[in-house]
Amino acid sequence: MTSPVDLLIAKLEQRDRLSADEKETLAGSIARLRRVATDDDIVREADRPRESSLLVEGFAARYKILPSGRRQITAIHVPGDFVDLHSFLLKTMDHGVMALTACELALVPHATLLRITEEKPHLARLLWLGTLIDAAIHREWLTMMGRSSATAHMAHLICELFCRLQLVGLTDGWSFRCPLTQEELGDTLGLSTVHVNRVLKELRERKLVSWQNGIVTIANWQGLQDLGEFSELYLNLIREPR
Amino acid sequence: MTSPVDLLIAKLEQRDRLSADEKETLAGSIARLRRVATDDDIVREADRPRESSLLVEGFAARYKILPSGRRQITAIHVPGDFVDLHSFLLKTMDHGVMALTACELALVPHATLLRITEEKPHLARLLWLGTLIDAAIHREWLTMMGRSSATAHMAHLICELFCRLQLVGLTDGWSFRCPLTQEELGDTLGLSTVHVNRVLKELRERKLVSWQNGIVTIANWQGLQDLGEFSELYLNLIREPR
DNA sequence: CGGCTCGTTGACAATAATCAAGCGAGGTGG
DNA sequence: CCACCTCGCTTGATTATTGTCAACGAGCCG
Repeated sequence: MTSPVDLLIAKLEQRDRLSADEKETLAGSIARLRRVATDDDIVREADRPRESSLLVEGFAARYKILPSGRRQITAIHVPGDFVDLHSFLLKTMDHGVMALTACELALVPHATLLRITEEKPHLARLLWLGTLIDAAIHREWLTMMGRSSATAHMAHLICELFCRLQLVGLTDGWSFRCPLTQEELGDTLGLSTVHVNRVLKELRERKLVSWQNGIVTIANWQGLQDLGEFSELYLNLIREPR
Repeated sequence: MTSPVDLLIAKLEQRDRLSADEKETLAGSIARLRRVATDDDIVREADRPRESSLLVEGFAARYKILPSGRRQITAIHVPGDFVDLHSFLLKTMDHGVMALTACELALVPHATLLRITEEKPHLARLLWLGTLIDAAIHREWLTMMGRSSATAHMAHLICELFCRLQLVGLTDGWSFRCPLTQEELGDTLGLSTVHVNRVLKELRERKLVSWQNGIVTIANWQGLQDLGEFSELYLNLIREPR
């Protein structure tokens, strides 16, 4: 009963019903598995992948490097996420994707995705939906980046990761594993490493959340949500026909 | 020969070939036209539109308002853009779209989009591609927001708008009309109005660009690109089978 | 004319970056 | 086995960037 596509199916079923045939199609679309070590690239900028990677285990991040050398992480991916489904149509990667931890990936050939768009329109719409939710998360991050304080932004990120991990069963009460270093957190939030450290200290002192040895524990969900002005609406967790 | 979908077709043809049948399908998908006055909402947060709006004339912006009241503009749309194609699958809007100028919109019923995904898979992929390019722009904005100075960010935005407007024939040499107020620019870049003004003054003094009465004129394209660390790669302007 | 909105500027304050140093855990090689 | 190294975390001092507050001018419209 445990297949590489189980978490993807779980995620899609939060948003719409899947037929048995669609589940089989997904399961059958995996051409092979791939393991990637921590800090290695899963895909590089300018690559033209011929298959897309579904994250089965581990954490990954999309990132851009500016000519000046500065790095920005534009998305954090958890198991069940397609990290580069967009390369199916964009063809050329305009950013890299790296493994934040050791990762296991299930590879779906673009030829198979093409066939899904030709023969299984409803399943294709659900894959499209996945990329639309990625974009909704981008917009939410833009909003926090542009219009909130560093502390609120961090609180918001923690709320989001908690919700997304809960969806795929990777939380344990109010705790979850989050392997980002403070440098990576800084690249995600657009902050310096030093300031990330100060922000986490503040959240700890305000008894909202603790972050130790890669384990995040939320001490006050309501307070954290309020501080981060977080509302899960943008994650589109409603099951309805699409 | 002038139809509401002409600019959309022009944009799609930059990325792939369209058959005559596909062009007809697009033209036939317009149910009606709609005019919206400056500063009015085209769609509101929490709306559940039954049709998507293709911008035929004018400028529009997607925006989010935080509980604290602060606004962030997450996308600027120009003629030929679908401003809320994502509502076809996301169903509930997680943000608003407003008219930055008087706008003319062409409305495509979601039922028609559904039919396109069922019957015209290649055309459906091109519509999907459009939303993927929106997301690529979001990622680029995130990167500039998090990792560049206010001045570089402004330079980058001007470069991007120039490229996107050139694509639909709305530039005039090195000039283009850009109706954003400094307040709206601030909400786009995550800056205060005062700082937007200072940044524009700097760009003017460095003889890179002038912005007067809603007309932007680029005086030094190379210098502006270098300052903004701009590369059009993320706009995906390559014509190939999708 | 008067009351808008938008753009402009100066003075000052808040936020976050940079620079510098030290600490502790874990790994490695002598 | 221990010295040493590296990496990630932590903190203080100082600097840079951007925000806030306040005021004023230009253009437009009723």
